[in-house]
Amino acid sequence: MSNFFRYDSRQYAKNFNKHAIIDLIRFTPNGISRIELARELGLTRAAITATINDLQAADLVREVKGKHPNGRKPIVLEINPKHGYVVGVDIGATHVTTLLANYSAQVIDEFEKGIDISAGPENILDQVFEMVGVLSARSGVTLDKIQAIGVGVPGPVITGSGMVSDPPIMPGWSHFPIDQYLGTKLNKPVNVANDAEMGAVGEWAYGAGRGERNLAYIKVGRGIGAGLLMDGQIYHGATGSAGEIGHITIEENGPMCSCGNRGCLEAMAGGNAVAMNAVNKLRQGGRSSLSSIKPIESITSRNVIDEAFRGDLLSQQIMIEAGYHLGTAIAGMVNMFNPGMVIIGGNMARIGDLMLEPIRKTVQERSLRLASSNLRIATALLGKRSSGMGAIVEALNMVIHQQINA
Amino acid sequence: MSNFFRYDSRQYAKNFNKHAIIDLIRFTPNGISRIELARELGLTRAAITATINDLQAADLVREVKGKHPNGRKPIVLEINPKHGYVVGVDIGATHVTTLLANYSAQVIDEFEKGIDISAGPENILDQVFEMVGVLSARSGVTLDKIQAIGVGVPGPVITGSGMVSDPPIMPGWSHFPIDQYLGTKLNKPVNVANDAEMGAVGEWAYGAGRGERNLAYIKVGRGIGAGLLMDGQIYHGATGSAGEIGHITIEENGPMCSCGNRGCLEAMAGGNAVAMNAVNKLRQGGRSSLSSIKPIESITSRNVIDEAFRGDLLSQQIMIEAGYHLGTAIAGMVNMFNPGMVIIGGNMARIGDLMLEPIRKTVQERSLRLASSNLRIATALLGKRSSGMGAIVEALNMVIHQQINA
DNA sequence: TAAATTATGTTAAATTGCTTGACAGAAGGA
DNA sequence: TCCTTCTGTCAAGCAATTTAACATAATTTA
Repeated sequence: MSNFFRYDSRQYAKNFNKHAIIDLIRFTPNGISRIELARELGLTRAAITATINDLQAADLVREVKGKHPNGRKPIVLEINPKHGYVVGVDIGATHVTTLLANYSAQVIDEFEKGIDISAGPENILDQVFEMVGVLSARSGVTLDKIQAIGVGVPGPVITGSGMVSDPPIMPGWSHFPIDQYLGTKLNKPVNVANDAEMGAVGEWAYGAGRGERNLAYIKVGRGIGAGLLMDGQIYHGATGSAGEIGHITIEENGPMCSCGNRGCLEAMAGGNAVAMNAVNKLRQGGRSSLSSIKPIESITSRNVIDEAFRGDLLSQQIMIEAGYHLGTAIAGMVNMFNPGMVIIGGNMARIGDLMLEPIRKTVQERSLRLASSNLRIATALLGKRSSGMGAIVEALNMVIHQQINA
Repeated sequence: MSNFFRYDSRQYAKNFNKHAIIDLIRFTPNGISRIELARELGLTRAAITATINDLQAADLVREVKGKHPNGRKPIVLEINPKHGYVVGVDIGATHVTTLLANYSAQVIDEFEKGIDISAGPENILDQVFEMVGVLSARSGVTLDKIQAIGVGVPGPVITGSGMVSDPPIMPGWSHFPIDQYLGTKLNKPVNVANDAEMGAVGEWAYGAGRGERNLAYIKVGRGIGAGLLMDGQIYHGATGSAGEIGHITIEENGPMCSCGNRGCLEAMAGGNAVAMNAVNKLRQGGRSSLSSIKPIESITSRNVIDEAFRGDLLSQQIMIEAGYHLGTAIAGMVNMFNPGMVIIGGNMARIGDLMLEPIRKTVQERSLRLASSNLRIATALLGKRSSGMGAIVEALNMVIHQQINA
């Protein structure tokens, strides 16, 4: 009985069931038969047959073999992967990842490149444009077969605008029309969303959060942000800044944060905080394999994560402390949102259980039983691809639903 | 183009537009004409005419006079208030309020009674049953004309169950089937929801939050809870405990809370915290009109609020401090939720601007600009009736939409 | 091996909700 | 008074669904 999307009733009122049917096909692992579609959506088999005929005529859906006990075997339907291609882009502070995928969201090719996001939107987006060209050339998928682009960016996206507003780690990008600039260059529709939101979508569609209608994806890196999926839909908030968990106050009189306040989560558990913590602990005479790095001011969070991996106790201690602070913020989020699942992603999630354990412990302690007892906390299944996969899903959403309304 | 509800596509897929039409009629102040309905919903005038004919045949809608410049005057439609009646119940820790309303949600009669919620569900619900009888007798609205009951309770309601789970201030109520017990006694459908959620609905429908698709209603009393309206719908969360803002950590090593943790919002700004604060300040030699109360341990938050109203500086100072702590929690909520409006309700909101100012200031300081710059913060327009009105709205939702699907 | 059983998928007629396009009704202004 | 402007209604047609009968494909049983 569950629905995948709760459509905006204005946008999708037209062929409501057709949209619901194609999404159920898209997001059911291993496909779905006509009769299951009928059951899930409360429609008759006849209605499904008619709709599927349309979708097959449009070449969007194809039949594959299926199995069943007793009686006639159902014909399993799936998206026709050869219908076309999309690109998912994940823009981070230091890297851009572009993924080329077919209509089944299967990744055909991947291309990652180091950047400095402060080079500004034109510079970075021109590079993205070139990367799409490289993907096309390498894979033999000509540009005209690529139908849409999804882009995740590390800042708050103003709802429906394709622009970010005052992003702390994207200097020079505020109010730049990302979707228009890239869309004009590529002559394709572009969907821009926050990277944590994209991560939530990716993990929901093909990762750890499959089937979960209420989930939060926490991206822990230099910045800390959350993408919220509520009742099966991304929740953007009134202006588009929902999920900005990085600047929640953990300690009213805690350390200064780059945003000007004190005791923000990011100032206590973000990448810079982790690095500074390491420097401070070494200065106080702490023993660690990190001390081989000179000067110690150049230590980054990446170093700490790597050394924690290799068993360095001081580095592990730092990550555990960060985990506790994260846990406090997540506990607050769990009390407010009551998600069914929390997925930890981003760079610092590489460390896995070392950080997950203090998070779980703190959340268990600091949040309501009704909320915490049915809560799953896990690391991202798609790893560093979460946001890129979400961008693919959003790109496919655009082109597939637009074809149905045509 | 705005929609009032984003219906659960399963529940309301049947007569989608009919449901949307009646809600637009219900929640548009002073009614709405056919052509406006057509414009708002993207339908033709002819389609609206047909649907309204059905609704008039069912006696749900009636025509009233309207005005317009140039051309034919539109016929304004409104809910037929005489179609029937519902009761809204607001159960608090120390009081129960029952409201009798017609189909237009106009309150016909009101009955408030002091209770002790720890007397347990049978005792309290039996009293509610009697109160409904009194309302019926006093107003002359016979019980058979009362079609449904909405109930707000001060604890987390398990989604779709009509039961609360481990409510801190409702001892003995956990997992008691409130809807069944009351529904059987009254032989009417009963809708149970959290009181803050009901407050959000009430303020959205007929209070300070009209037309706002994303709002948070904060109920500040002995406990502190929030009701969240997101994209025009109540958000319950995975298990029903969304909005439980009272036990969010404000200060990792703050004072003990009744929940066993330290530094919870409720332990720093709730009713008991305000009272304890007053006692402590008096013991330390503070001057205040509160010192006339003997013994000073018997001072309640109500006393502090009353004295703050009368101009007592120490009491005002305590309320202002509580406002700052509340502001910290609300700032975190604003960062996560990004609502368009925050409405402060509950007992402690009586004090108005005295508390609103520190809240506004803290939220402005501690939340993201994109979120805070478009945010309105106000006190509840319906006062202590917010939750009761929400219960009326929910009761009407049940009976009206059930008639449309029939 | 054939017949019975069970389940999925298809078809045609009827129904429903909506659009199209023409028209009727009700107000104000030239 | 007629014209203009706007709201509301009507009838025909269309598209999405349901109903109910039937066709098809597999397994189980006789």
